[in-house]
Amino acid sequence: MFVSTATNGIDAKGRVSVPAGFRSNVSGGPFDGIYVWPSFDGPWLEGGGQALMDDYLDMIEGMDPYDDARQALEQSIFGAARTLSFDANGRITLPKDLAAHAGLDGKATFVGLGRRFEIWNPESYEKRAGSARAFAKENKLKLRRPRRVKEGEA
Amino acid sequence: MFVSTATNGIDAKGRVSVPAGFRSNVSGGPFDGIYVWPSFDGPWLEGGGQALMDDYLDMIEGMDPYDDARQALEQSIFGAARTLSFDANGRITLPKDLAAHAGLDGKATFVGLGRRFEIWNPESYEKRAGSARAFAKENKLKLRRPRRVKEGEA
DNA sequence: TTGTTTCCCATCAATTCCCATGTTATCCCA
DNA sequence: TGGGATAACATGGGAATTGATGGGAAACAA
Repeated sequence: MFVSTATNGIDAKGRVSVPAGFRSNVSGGPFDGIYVWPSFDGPWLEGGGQALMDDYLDMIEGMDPYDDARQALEQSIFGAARTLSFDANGRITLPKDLAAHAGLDGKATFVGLGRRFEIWNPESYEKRAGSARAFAKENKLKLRRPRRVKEGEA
Repeated sequence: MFVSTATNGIDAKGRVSVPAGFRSNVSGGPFDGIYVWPSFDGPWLEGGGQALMDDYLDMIEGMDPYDDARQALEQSIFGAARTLSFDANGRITLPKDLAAHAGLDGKATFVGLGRRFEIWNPESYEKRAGSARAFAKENKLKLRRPRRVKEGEA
């Protein structure tokens, strides 16, 4: 799973190293790289590996073909996503439009969120992370253990 | 399960031995190590094995995707967590920012709490352990055996 | 050509790996 | 049950590897 946060530099060619932990998380897939698309919630990027895209595909295929939400998801995720493959040193080249959407300039912060990750402008992320911590503290009780029924545990 | 308390030294490289009982508790997972992140309740660290993180992932994925609390919890747990793998002698290397959050300097106290554990500055832990015992004494009547979830009842 | 993208190689720091050692707990046997 | 042997655990330091980054050359497109 994608965990932890790391900030790496974007060089003059638009290249940025993907954190090693993220890379190992997607290794073994059909291509050596990640999927990235602009968040439709705000100025940052969303990303994941093949497994995440497969899951989204399953979700979407389970929806009604003419569901508005389905078409929005199809267009916003599959339509907007790019496949960014790693170079020999584990870097991707960020397309300019993606960098512009997230306001990336010189540095990029990768934030692991379990099954997916986000890419932020470091300053923007700092602001958000600070308030997120306080908010998480107030809302930690919303974390409810799913009632998982184990085999034989009747 | 993580039980008992142990204090180990942190060397100049930031390495600290994880208590043997904790290590055996996470052995057999997909990677040989633990997840550690700063508590958002105070100056100590929280940790656990792969099973704990899987549970958190289930809990969080069970929340509404646009719940603000979900996003805050995602960032504060997965975004802040590190995967710390054991070296050949069962040690982890504590990143500086984590050590700073918990005020760790030279020694670290591992406190087993069942499914997860905490890492404390030894002096801070001593202070808290005293008040925790008093609190437990006052609240011992709250300890109730949980009802087991039966097959099909979930 | 001209600009862009991809590939390859070099560098430096940080991290991990490996080996050595002290110390404590456990085991075995007389 | 005492005592020695053995194994497990914690710790320290040096060497080797990995990770992030920068720049140039080659391939490609306009």
